[in-house]
Amino acid sequence: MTHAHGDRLRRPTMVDVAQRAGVSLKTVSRVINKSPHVQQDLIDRVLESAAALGFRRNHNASTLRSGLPTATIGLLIEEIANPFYSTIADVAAEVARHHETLLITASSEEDPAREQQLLRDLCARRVDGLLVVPTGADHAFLRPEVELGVPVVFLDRPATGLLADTVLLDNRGGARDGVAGLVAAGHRRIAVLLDSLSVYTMHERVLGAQEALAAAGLAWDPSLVRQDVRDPAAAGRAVAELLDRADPPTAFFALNNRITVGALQELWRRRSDAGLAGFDDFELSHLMPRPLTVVAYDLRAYARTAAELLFGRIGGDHSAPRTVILPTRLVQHPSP
Amino acid sequence: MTHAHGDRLRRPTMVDVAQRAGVSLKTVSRVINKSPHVQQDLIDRVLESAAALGFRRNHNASTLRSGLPTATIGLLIEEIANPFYSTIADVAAEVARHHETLLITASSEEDPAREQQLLRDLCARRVDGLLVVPTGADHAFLRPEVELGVPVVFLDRPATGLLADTVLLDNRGGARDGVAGLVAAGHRRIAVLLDSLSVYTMHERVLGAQEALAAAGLAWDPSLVRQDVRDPAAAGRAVAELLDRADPPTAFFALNNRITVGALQELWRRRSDAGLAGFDDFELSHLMPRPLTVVAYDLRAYARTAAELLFGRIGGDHSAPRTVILPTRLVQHPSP
DNA sequence: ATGAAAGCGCTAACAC
DNA sequence: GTGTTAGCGCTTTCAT
Repeated sequence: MTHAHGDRLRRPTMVDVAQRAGVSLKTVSRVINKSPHVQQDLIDRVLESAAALGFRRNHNASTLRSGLPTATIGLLIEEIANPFYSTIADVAAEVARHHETLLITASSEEDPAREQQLLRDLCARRVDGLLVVPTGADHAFLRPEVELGVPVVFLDRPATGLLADTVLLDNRGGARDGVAGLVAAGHRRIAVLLDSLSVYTMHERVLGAQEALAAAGLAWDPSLVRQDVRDPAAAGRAVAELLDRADPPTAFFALNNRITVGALQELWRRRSDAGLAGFDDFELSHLMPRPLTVVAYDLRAYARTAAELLFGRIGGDHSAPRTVILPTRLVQHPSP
Repeated sequence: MTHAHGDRLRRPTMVDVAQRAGVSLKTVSRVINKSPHVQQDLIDRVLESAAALGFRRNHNASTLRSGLPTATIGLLIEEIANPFYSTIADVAAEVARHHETLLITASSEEDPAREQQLLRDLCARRVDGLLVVPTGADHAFLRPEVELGVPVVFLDRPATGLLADTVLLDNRGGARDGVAGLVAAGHRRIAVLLDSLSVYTMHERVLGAQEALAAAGLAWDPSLVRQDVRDPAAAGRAVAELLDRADPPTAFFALNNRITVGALQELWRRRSDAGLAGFDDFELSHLMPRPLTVVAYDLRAYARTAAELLFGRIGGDHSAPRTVILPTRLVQHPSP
């Protein structure tokens, strides 16, 4: 009864493989790492032994000793279930794969404390670089890592308290175009629905909307602005409230696609012919049962820019930090 | 000129922290790991030193020596940009977080060779467990890992060549219900659109559709079955071809939501009143411009079942492998 | 309560 | 070509 049920066998190491093959540890290392100048005879014996024992090289031990990159990068986003972020993750994984690198994906859920903890956890695992969609919090705690040579690229929002590569959208220009489109369609009372001004992108988009109104000689009416619209249901409620006023708006500008979808649902439910434009395109937007204008952009190119910037840094590019701004374009969807 | 520009400083280690604090390496280890019985005085000195140097404990070295779990699991899916998989990733990360574990997400792109490589890479990083949506290929190569105690849970499709926990949908029952619904609505010529029979879920769903037709006394007409419908555009073309026949079908059953969306677009474009039912719900399905029936299920609960099964195993549950089948339900969406 | 020494699995540096 | 030794950064074991 030497191997009772439940025995947890120790994982075979290079020493085990070497003993079984009758060679030295170093020869096993050479074979496993495909280094040249090893006799074919020994190669065969080592590979046979490794296969028989089910040997798998311990990548963590390997990088610990060699000091080579861990071939792992960290991606910090808000929540992976959101198509915006899952597309970013997809592109990041795709670029990472071209560099034979795996991706640890972590979601901050918009919580700065959680974000900081996750970034520390990623650094503790000695990732080769970080791709971060930051919360609004301070990122100065990352400075030691950056100074020690861990590249960090920020995407979609700038970092605070840290100078690093940043890839952003033309939020202001896109919002300006969206509102200008509504104005061109004859609207004078345009409601604006947003999540929170404390989110960088929202703040920029509000500025763009204000610019467009000002350019048209229209006043910014705070009573037509609804904040804290955090999901489609809230957007629907906001639209309902605004339309039920004595002086309702004739058009709505939604500052992200979740708000757009919720607003659209409520407008359609009422068969309202109010104008609607929204920031971000979304799947099936061209199938919506009523006209809709969206501020669109190439999300995959956006994410690819950031990921390739990161691998450029990992590859040794030590030039000054860059900020890249991606353009947007207005897409009009008529009724289907 | 001791620190010329471009100097890559060595990362501080516990030894560096110890020297600066005037204590031993072991004391630093105790403080960093919050072990008891250390004088407050020394704790303060160590923490000050660690902060000043920007020390970050090397998690890889730590788990190497201690043999403790790496607090990292691997998720292998097909492609993270697909909402089905990104929802799974979200739930997996959520469950992992409750176990203070990070998630490495890798996409096989439905390529068995790539899947095998990725699973090996994950094992090389000594993940504590694997959550796998397998391709059709053989998974016997994972046997050494499983025997060495690395838990593996398969989701959505069973593994071949390996006995392990598996979480599946009631694909057959769901497809049966979907087709039965079309039959109940009076349809006798029902086209079936699918990706590939080599995918487990597709195969099961075809069997369910056949069962429903047989139960209604209807023959299975191979000329109404379209395979290799891999994306919405292909689905649209398949629908167009079938409708342009001399004896067109009066209804369509789409075996996944991408096919459903493509079929719906083409039906709507033609203002066809053909029946449409599809496997999988999708976002905004209730906003589509024409009636639609979907075979729905609780995707988050599905993924949670698998993730919790995995952490049960990681936590020491060595009972016999289980197979769990999640039910589906039929949801009818009238015109909006 | 603190520290010295050994060693996790692997690779670098140097023999032979 | 192959083996021996030391050591990556950390934790364990065992002194004191």
